[in-house]
Amino acid sequence: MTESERGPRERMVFSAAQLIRRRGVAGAGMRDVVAHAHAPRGSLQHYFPGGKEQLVNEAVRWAGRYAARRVPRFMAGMTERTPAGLLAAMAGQWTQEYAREGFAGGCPVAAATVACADSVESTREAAAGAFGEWTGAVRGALVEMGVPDARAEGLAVVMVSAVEGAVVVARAERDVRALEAVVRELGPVLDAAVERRDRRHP
Amino acid sequence: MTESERGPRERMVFSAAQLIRRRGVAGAGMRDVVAHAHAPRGSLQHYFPGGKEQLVNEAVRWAGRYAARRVPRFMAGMTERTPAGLLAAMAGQWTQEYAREGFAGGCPVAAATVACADSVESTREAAAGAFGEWTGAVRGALVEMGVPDARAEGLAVVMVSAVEGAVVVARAERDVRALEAVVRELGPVLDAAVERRDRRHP
DNA sequence: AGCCGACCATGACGCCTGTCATAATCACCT
DNA sequence: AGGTGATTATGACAGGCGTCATGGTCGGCT
Repeated sequence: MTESERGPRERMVFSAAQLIRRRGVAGAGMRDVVAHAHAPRGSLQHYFPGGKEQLVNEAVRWAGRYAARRVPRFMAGMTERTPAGLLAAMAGQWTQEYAREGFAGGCPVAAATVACADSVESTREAAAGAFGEWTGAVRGALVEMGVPDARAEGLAVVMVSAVEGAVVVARAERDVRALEAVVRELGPVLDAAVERRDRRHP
Repeated sequence: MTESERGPRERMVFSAAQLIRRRGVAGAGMRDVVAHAHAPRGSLQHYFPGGKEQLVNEAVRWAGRYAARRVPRFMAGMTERTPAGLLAAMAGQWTQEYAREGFAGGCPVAAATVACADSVESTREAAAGAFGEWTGAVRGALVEMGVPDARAEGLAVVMVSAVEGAVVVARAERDVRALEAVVRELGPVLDAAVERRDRRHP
């Protein structure tokens, strides 16, 4: 999260994602981004000749990659690998942030989608790619845990959708009960989808 | 949806909701709203002395009331009243709109939350109220169908969250598969939560 | 008739935004 | 040393935004 010493370009993309997820796309001005990234203002036109659209798209892609990369890390950190555990880890990431830093931020991909899906095609595509990458990672983890291929994709989409929606509700209510409810009610369904197979032989 | 002949004030609130759900809060200018509502521009300061903030808040509250009112209507329109059927109806509202009019719009409450939750307290409160009203209506319907009180609230929150998230994903992907997956995977869980009781006597 | 409040019309203001033009500075290579 | 391309700096610009001041129009009440 706080790998502060990258190039200015990468810092700006990161800062854009951070500001977008807090204030929305329109609320995150380019001047704010360079200030937040401690980057020179003149670098904007140099690194992002495509303007704000390009910067937003890269921030969205960055967020998608980040979410996807987190999935195997969650898997590695779980003592007992179950689909419900993965869902709990995904939601837990949010509940922990909200407990730590308050309900200031949401998902930048959702923010970009809500603001640009109907007006900026390239951003919509970037958001679709981000969701796809994220869902793909979750689906892979589910298959690895024994969920049959036929259902893994659908369940992964549901997990991502439910968490995404719960984040919005949680932010509005300033209460993580939506995230907790998703874990509580959806978890058992996921575990029930695991195909029985011999586990006695590791 | 198209009760066009209300007072100018109500039309402006309705138009604000429509524009917000398509372009986001920042993308929906006040000039656009009056144009969309075929309302006189001078009425803005008369009916909404609180400025854009007031207008947005009323649009959010209107959307919450609208969503809540739809629930009993869904119930009335179902031949066999089941929790899964209600979820299918809620999601179906979106899939039908997307099939009919394309993926232009999302949920105005989500749009307002994403853009204002951290900057405009009153809007955040309005969004929380809207989600609460909606969830309350769903919870009531679940109880009516035999879901025990203890689980009804949580399941209602999950239904709303999942649909809300699936709408975002669907809009990004220009594909209703997320909505369909939510119905397919979540529906059975809801029906399984219905307490067994004698139904032979209507 | 005369008034008065509700409602509408319009133009202007100040602010902030994204973008660009231009020039200065730096790093590095031959 | 000289030059060359990458990077940074800064100021200006046009456009859009929300808001407001001012004045016009209507309808109903006394």
